[in-house]
Amino acid sequence: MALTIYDISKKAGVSIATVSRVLNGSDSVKASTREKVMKVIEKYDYTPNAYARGMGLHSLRTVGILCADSSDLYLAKAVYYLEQELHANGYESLLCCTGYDLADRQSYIRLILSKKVDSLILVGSHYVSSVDEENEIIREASKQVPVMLLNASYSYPNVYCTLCNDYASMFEATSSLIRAGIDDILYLYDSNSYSGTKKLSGYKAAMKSYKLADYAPYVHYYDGRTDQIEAITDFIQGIADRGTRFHGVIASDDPLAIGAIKYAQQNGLRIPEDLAVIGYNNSMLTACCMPELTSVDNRLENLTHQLVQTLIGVLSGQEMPTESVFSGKLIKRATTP
Amino acid sequence: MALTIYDISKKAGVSIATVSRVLNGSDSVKASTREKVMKVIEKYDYTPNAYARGMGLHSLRTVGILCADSSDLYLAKAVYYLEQELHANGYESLLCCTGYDLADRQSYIRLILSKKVDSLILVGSHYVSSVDEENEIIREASKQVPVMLLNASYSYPNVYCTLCNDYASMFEATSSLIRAGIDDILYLYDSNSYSGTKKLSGYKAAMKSYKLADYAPYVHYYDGRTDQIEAITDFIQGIADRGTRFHGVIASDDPLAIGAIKYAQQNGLRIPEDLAVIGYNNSMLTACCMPELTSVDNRLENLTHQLVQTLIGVLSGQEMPTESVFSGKLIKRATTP
DNA sequence: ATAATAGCTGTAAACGCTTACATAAAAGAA
DNA sequence: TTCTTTTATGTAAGCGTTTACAGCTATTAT
Repeated sequence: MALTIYDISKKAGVSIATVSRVLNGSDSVKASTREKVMKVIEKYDYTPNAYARGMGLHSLRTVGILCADSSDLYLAKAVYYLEQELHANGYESLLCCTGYDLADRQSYIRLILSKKVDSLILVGSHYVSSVDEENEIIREASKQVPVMLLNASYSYPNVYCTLCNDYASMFEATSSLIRAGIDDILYLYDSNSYSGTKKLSGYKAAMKSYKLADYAPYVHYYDGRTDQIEAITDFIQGIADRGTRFHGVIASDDPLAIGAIKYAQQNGLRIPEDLAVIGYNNSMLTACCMPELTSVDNRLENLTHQLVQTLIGVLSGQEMPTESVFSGKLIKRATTP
Repeated sequence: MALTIYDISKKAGVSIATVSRVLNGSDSVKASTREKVMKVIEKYDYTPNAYARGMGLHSLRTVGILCADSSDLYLAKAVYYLEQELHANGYESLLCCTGYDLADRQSYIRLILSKKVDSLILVGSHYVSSVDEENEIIREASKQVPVMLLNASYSYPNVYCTLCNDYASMFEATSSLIRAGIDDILYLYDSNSYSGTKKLSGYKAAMKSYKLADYAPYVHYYDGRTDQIEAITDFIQGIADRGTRFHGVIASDDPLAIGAIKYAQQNGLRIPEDLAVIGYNNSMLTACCMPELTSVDNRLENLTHQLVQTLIGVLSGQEMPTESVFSGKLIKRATTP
């Protein structure tokens, strides 16, 4: 059995209150007493029981991070940045990977709320549904702690959003291809999440603004896992085989774009002359393929930094902006003319 | 303030013990009572405080997962599989990303032990040092809970290891290149961890066994982040520029191999004719590059499955093997002859 | 020398739950 | 009917901390 504060107090010849004070850095402990206690603590390598602290303490300086899939390149990076930022600000984080299923996500939110976290960070827009009934869990959570959304927007008390203007980014990406003379642009997406919807709207709006309103045959939803490039390539090959002609591809995530590059190579198409490709998220994959992939950088590092700053502000009682929006940037590489 | 079990008991007209019994699925509650209580619980959306439960309960069916960097493709996937497996077995997981620094890793281990986890899973061999003093933290942890190592081996009571035979895999990978007539093989690695050391030994042994004992100039350590392909390419270019000639590259991780492919393309080298490349981990990157990357699959899914099975066994008091070793497999693709 | 004050330390209640034990109610046996 | 057993529920102690409050000592002021 692990040592308790009683054991330490006995060995140090002081009361448990004094030990607790030493542990919590109270300044009303005599230096010599503090030293004496510290020595015992170190000697026996005592660690206070976090659950007991959780009972006594008001805040454990812990925030819950939920993300659907930690093996997704983009989400993983987001989580990584968040943890770094939080740690740097003296907060611990509890990470749960919920999967994409709605019910699972909800039960995980309950689970992590029960751990007395000071806040909840929902990473990725999968957590905000376009069906508002499904957002009940967010509203509920926001009654207990501030809820931070990364890459999604939801207007509700005690919910703070940090996101990139995906609509504008996708509008710009699409426009850039059209201006380069390409008007048959395949749009590939893999999610109907908040940002997924925004991106699609951006594409549609750009097409319309150039009088290319007949984009319906170009829009395709891929519902497999995005870590299987081959399946994505097959998916695109299928679209081509069914007769759709296209000279540009815009994808809502880099892996889909990589699939397009593979498709081009399989079919002897030159990039970007015969097929221009634009990805999204500017992940490390952009540097793995050949030619290197043009992609939209959506400022993940800025986003996570801002999110944590907002969180710290909220937790310390300051009035903070409920929505912080950044602008993405199209990083041109070799897959576009 | 969140509701407590007292609030619920009052509203349901029963004692807190009954509410607790309902919550914990005890079978000594009358069906009608159970229903009455459940209704109140659902109506008010009550969630028991995890810290209070942690005090009363013996086990929270929670295991701590530590990994150095959740944004590393391989580690992220490992974590993902582990969480799935654990969840499927009725266990929750707490994930902490510790970074690669020794002191940080140790403080995180202490942190997560204080959360009363039933076990500790250390993902990746970074946690086992070749300097045994640095492993004190593992020995210490193993006194409190079973410690599970993924991809590392450490012989100590209450420590269970699940790993791949990286030595043999690397021996085989290296041999396959030598048999194909390539004897100037660059070896790139990015870690001196347990498995990093094993891999390197495998390479060296293979070279020696073919009388190529003068491998020293070929062995290079890269100490940057592996998500920056360009830096890796520069690194390899630097090696070439300093006069080392090579017709093969074997890397301890796929990103390093991708860097080699990039290097070849920059220099107009044909793959695999002028340069053969083998990666490690068989990640999604193998499908992103062109030509597609030959890589060693180290059976991550099998490993994680076995690890969790062993863990479940240990926690239920069974006698389990302290070391489970799998064999990796060289997946031949287009970067090798 | 005595009173007032400041600086430390200890005592005990509270946190929200689980569970051993006690007890009441219901059912079965005589 | 009465006694015994079973079933369902309640009571209260305990889990390991934090912290308000009380109390003791050593100063300082008078």
